[in-house]
Amino acid sequence: MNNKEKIFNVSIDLFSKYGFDGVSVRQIAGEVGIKESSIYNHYSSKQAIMNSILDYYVEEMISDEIALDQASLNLDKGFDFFYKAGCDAFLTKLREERMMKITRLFFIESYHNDDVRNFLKKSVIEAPIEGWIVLFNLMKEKNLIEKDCDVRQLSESFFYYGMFLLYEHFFLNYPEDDDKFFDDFLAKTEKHAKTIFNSVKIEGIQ
Amino acid sequence: MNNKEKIFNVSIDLFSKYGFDGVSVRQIAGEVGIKESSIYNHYSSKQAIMNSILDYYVEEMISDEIALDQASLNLDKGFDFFYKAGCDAFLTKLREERMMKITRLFFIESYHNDDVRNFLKKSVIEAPIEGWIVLFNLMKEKNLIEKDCDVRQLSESFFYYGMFLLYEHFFLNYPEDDDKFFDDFLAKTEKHAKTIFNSVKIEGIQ
DNA sequence: GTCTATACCCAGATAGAC
DNA sequence: GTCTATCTGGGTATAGAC
Repeated sequence: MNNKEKIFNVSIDLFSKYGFDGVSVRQIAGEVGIKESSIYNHYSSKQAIMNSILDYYVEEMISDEIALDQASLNLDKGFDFFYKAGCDAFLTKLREERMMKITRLFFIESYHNDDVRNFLKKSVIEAPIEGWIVLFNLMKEKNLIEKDCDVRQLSESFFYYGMFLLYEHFFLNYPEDDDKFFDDFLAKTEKHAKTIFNSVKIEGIQ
Repeated sequence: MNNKEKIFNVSIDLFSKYGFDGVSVRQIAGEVGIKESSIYNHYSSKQAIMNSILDYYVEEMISDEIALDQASLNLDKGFDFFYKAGCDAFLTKLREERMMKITRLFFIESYHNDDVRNFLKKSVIEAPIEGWIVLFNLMKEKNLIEKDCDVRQLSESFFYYGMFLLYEHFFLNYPEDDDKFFDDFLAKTEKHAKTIFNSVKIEGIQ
């Protein structure tokens, strides 16, 4: 691993622990094992390191956005199967150690970084909600759930629960028991999904 | 208002906008209209200002913790009434402008301030969940909901939705449309509560 | 209680030798 | 590409006159 890669990795480590403002260029250089002036041979500024991390994360995450669309093809196989298919690609990607660290970094920086905040709002919250709305509408058409239920409310009731689990883990409990968290996450959101589904399903189905 | 009070208020303003590290003593003094050295006649350090804000918030919030217990007395009057009674004291307090600002400050600082994080985990998340568990158990005893449902899962399914709405508003959207947020919050969480309740209620009740 | 002046520290970043 | 040396600016906090 060359020094540029080392700088990148060490920065992810430190930024995700202490936030961007909580880490100095000296500190990064120290962890890499070079002097701080040498950093500037690889990145033009501290902010440039941060931007490369954010770009990396967005690129990795966006490539998974289509996963949910594909999941809709599996709707006939039952809600459980469909739910797992929808989450699998996302969770597999999120579970990578590097992605977990940057996820925490995103939560930390979102309050004062416009790019981060807009990515979270648009790609992490709004886009999935829209995806779930499409799917709940499909379920309506197939007579799996009641005709008169509010699909947006339903999508939010379903999705925000998982979002809070993520916030709680990455912001308040990190990095306690990462593996346990992901196992619990799947179990908990599945139970939650059933609770939500129960409230609107048409009797006799499933 | 004397200068000590001005320092207190200005600090709440600035800290809640930019975070503790994002604000300098100079900036606070500038807004108050004095020199930074004069700050130290009122507070021994920048951290001391922060601590007084955090103490103020905790004191204000803790005094409302008993509200939920009292709500249980109203359970016979129906879920809607009971839900509103449980939320009213909390929302009224939270809706004060000063409390809204400090709430955002708590969200911002929780990732690297142990006191703030522990308060959020214990008093804002765990304690209410325990309260809802007690209430769902009461509903079981009164045959309002199914005997075999998981009350903790039910409490989390119910409560985390609202917590995410709070996070979303105070962290990602703040201070957009504070009034609209609180109106929406009540409407949304009420619908969500009905969704959750629907999934476990015993038919013929309510 | 507020001021001016200043001490002291650490931050990000640059220049130029090797 | 890395180093030493240094610049510049900002931060928190203190001393002492008024």
